[in-house]
Amino acid sequence: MPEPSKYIKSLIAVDCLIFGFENQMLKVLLIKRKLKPYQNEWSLMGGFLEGEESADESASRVLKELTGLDGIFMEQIKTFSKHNRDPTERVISIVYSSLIDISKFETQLNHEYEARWFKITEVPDLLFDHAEMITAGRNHLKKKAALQPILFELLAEKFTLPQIQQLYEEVFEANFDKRNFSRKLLASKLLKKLDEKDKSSSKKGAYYYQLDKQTNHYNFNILLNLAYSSL
Amino acid sequence: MPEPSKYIKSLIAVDCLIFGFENQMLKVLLIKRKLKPYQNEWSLMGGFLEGEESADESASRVLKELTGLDGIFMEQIKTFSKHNRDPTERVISIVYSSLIDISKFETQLNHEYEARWFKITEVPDLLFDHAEMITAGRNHLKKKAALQPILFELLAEKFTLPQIQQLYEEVFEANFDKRNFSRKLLASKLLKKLDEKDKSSSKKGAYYYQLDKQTNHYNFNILLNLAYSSL
DNA sequence: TCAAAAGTGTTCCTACTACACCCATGC
DNA sequence: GCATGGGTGTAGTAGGAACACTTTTGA
Repeated sequence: MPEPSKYIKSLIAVDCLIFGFENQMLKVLLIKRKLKPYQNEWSLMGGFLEGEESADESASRVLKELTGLDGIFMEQIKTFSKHNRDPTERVISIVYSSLIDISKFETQLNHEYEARWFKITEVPDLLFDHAEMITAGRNHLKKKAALQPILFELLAEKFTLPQIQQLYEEVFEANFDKRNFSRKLLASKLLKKLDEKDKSSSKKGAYYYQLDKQTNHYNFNILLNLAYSSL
Repeated sequence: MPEPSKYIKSLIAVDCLIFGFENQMLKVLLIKRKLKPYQNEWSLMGGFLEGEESADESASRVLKELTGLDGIFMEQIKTFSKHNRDPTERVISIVYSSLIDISKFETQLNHEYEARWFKITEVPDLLFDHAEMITAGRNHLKKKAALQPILFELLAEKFTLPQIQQLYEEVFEANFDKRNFSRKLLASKLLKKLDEKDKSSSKKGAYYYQLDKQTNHYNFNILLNLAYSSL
């Protein structure tokens, strides 16, 4: 097709916002950019669309390249398109958000990349508009998590009630009463109590729970009101 | 910059999903495509990014071109990127959703385009992946409308309670009890009752209301539970 | 025995649900 | 005077919010 066109053609990037939860803190995974210019600036893990890839496919590839992980919960968040967002060349970036269980990740990390987890509250200055991307992803996560039980993606298979509560408190930037929280969560019928206890964070130990795969008609509006005020 | 690159460059389209509400029905505005091939297929109103436009700017321009309207509520919904979504050329499309007051629109319509409102339930076969775009936009609208009072964008400045209720019922595909509905809505402190009545749809007439601009701390969770079951 | 975190129950009150009748008007 | 759609009130109940003490155990 001839191109006497006023329409622009642009590189298409995907940037992956990768959330994790560790030591009671919500974290994001950042890498140090290898390309010049802007070498060594912290940024989201990203890449460009290749060949016949869709953005979804591209994002999965990029995520796998860094973390070695497949089949991760991933969702398109927003597309960034200011003409000079990347000063070197026009690039449109489609941002994805994924939630990973940090413990799975550690073992498979690709060490070609200098990757580091940052507390969400202590993110350094970032490349281009990546800070804005994190803000967008975080807001998205709040809304999503208020409606659906996705935060479990951030936890290991077994987890304790205090852990989940910490996670919700981090995500919603709020504090919940533990009696009300556990009552509501258990009322959702999503969890199965195990016999085992986690003694790593207290002497008494906290019971492990896991997602009950049987449950198909859970009551999740249960967490909605809880979270509503921070949306 | 030299391009021995495996990375693709692509045209960037914006497609505008335009919602309206008329005769108690939720509608979308579609146009007949003028370009060949696929001439005369129904599609969303769209365009390509030009020059230094961001996608937001481009979408506003496209919307204005068709409807003549400025300053309309518009929001980015999702980006579509399958490599063959447009069989003629690789095009990434960023979809926007906007809510317009049909009555304002009618007077300003650009008649270069063959545009028509379709009931949301009676959308014809559409170009490319535009049907999927409508689905995505509609789901987005539900979620958004459950959390924020945006549906008023679809109504004229003055509207009646029965009208709003119809609108909510259309959007959420649910029926609400009118006593409960009006109680909740009025409790939100969003509305100001006018002295005037709309007699167009009943003999008794229904009072007009309008948004009360004074209200800055409204209670909108009020509509959340109402809508929750259909999210 | 003490410190630290886990676990649990009750009361109050708000707010949701369900439901039915009267009102105003044009014809 | 009747048909049509608009407007309103109540009783029962479920569930949210606020609140404090006991339990377990390792050091």
